[in-house]
Amino acid sequence: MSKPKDEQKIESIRTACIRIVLQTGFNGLRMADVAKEAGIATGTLYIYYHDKQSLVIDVFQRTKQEISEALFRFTPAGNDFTSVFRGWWFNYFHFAISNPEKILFAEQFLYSGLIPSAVVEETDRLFLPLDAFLVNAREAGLILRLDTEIIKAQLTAPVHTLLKVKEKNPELLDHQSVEGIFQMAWQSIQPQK
Amino acid sequence: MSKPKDEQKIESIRTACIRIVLQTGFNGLRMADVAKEAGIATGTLYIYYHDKQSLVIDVFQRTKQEISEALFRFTPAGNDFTSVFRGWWFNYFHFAISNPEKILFAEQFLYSGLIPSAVVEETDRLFLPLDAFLVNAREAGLILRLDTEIIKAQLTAPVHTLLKVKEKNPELLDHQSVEGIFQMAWQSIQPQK
Amino acid sequence: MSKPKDEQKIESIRTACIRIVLQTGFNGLRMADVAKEAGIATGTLYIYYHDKQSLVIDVFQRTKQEISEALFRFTPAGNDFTSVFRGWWFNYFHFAISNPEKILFAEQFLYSGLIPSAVVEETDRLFLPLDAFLVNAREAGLILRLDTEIIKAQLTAPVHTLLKVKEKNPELLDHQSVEGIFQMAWQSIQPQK
Amino acid sequence: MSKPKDEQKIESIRTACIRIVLQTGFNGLRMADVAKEAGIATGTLYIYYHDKQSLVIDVFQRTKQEISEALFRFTPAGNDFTSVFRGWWFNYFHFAISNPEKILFAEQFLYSGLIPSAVVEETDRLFLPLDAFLVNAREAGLILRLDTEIIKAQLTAPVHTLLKVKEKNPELLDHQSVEGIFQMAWQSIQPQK
DNA sequence: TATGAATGAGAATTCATTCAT
DNA sequence: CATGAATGAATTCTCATTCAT
Repeated sequence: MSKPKDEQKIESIRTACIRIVLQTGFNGLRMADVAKEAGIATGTLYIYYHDKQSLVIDVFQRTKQEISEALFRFTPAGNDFTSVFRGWWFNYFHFAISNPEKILFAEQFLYSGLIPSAVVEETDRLFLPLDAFLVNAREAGLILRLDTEIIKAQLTAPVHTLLKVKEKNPELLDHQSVEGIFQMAWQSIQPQK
Repeated sequence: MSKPKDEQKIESIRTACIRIVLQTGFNGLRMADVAKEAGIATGTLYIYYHDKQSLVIDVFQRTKQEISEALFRFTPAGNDFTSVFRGWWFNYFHFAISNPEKILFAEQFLYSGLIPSAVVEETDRLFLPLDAFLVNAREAGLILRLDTEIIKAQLTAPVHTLLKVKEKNPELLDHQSVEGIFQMAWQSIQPQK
Repeated sequence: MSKPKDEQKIESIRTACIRIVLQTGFNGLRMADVAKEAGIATGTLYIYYHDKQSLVIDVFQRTKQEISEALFRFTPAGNDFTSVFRGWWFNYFHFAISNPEKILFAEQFLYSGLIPSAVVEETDRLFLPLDAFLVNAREAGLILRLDTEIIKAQLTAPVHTLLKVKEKNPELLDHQSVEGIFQMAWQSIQPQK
Repeated sequence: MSKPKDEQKIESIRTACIRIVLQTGFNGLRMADVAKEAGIATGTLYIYYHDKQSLVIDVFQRTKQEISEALFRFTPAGNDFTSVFRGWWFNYFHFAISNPEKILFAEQFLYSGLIPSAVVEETDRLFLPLDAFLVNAREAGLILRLDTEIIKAQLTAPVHTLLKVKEKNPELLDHQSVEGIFQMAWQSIQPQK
């Protein structure tokens, strides 16, 4: 009886991959470095992933999965729009602040040329509950009458950009600022009276 | 008044560089391909750029320059906040829609590991008039009391993301939607009563 | 009287080795594949063979042994040259047709760089009875006065080549053809009147 | 104006490839060694050949081409079967003796798994004149009534095998022996009276 | 013995950069 | 200046062999 393929090892590979991209930029992602960072031999990497692209795709998918789970993890008891919106927004924001490397990894590799569009479409489906939520709100006249994609862009993009800004200026996001950022998200989609 | 021959050639190199990144992702940016796309020999590229990084940095800087020029190009006659805000926002939006590849190039290569932070800081200075404008508005109580970086992120990020969305769904941004997107930007930064 | 367990396992390794070479060419002979085809683990292979070369050499020797045994297995009662020649030729031919992979394996790996010449010389000795037989016939004026090696090449080479041809055109070797092929072998070595 | 891709360089690559296979067996064919032997850098090899397989295929095809040209190069004046047969056979034999590495390369790589069967079929067509020649002779009752493939195997295979034998025993093929070998080829295909 | 995941030396391939023309 | 073939260091990937279980 021999050692089984190790899920924990895969996880350390994923972590190593993300960490290296964060440190060196996507241009610096070398299989040998990933292996070293994960504490395994180069060849071992190829037991778990057929090639570099498979690795990147898997990390991309997993990360999207995590993001989506984080977004929906906690839904407030009251099912009114305001509560759920606030709950989900903070879910997302806190995940982003706590795991900036994951958010940035997913954003960056979207345009690496390594992620086939089929994979992108597949991972997009993870966020369908959010689409449904926004469509309902729109029909109910609770938010502006705009395409869901536009609304989603409006709500998520500033968060991603702030992660980048935060690197330069880490004290930027104090408690008061975060409330302000939420306030902007909330105000932005209000319907006109 | 036409550009000198060399400047034309450099321009075609820049264009080729951007086009290739747009088509193949940053992973597919090969010096040989840039040369071919620009209609010159590989060696010729090295007459104009010392190495790959110089090329990318130059294109990055130039692009940022263009974006900044576009943003400030047209300033409405009336100097009131609302008019200028609206004017600049549409300047920016129209440039982005007309030159998505430039916006995306600048965004993506920010994290390539090829752009030194000194260069990033330098190009950021191109947008100082915007910072001043926002600081003034904030002091005058016209917008939310938040750090300028946060406000800028709020205003620009959704536009960038919409460019990506537009690739998949080109009809998305009709006239009415654009007004809606502006509306969101405007609403988002309003101070609380 | 069945083989001991280990010998059975070794035999399945040999078979696997030959089968893989036949299917994928010598370029495709991987230790891991041999193990899988033999139904054992990669590591187990190394209990029976010290390294890849040992395996190939063993299979080579065994195969040569089998070929030689097949050649001499049945010797006609009458000891006249014609009968023995015919008998041995058909022994050889039938073995070749029934076990093309073994003949081809032995031929191909002769030039792999994996079989030391000492091994080749050793296996050549398995065919000494044939040499003696041909020398006798030559001295008796029953066949052409040529070096034994030349005669052997003349007699065996066409058979090997026909195995390759047969792959493309399996119906080629009907009963009548086989008689014709024997006829050619026989005619070719007749002394001149 | 720059250096043009060099046909002479390609030829030196082909020669290097064949020489290395002859010296080290097909198992020892390394791209780096081919480059070194050809007097160029490894990368240069990839300007001329996309990958290792392309190289092997090209050398295979070229070699088959050469063999076929050698076979038909000199056709005796008298068009009678005997003269042409003798002429072509010696054409072939002399080429084989002078270029054993080419004959052996072509034979060995046939079963490397690197030559697609389409390529094999294509190169086989180079020998169609020989097929036609043999079919004519057969219809005219000049040779045994056997499939052309069988006759060709009978005629060529012993020559190939003798090349291998000659390596061990270089003096084997003196003038008299060669006449004897031809004699065997000739006798072998004679029709029965 | 048996297992098959792990290893890492080594082979194939890429591509930024150079240089002879 | 312009060319594009040539270079070779750097990188990806393979696979014979080892070893912990």
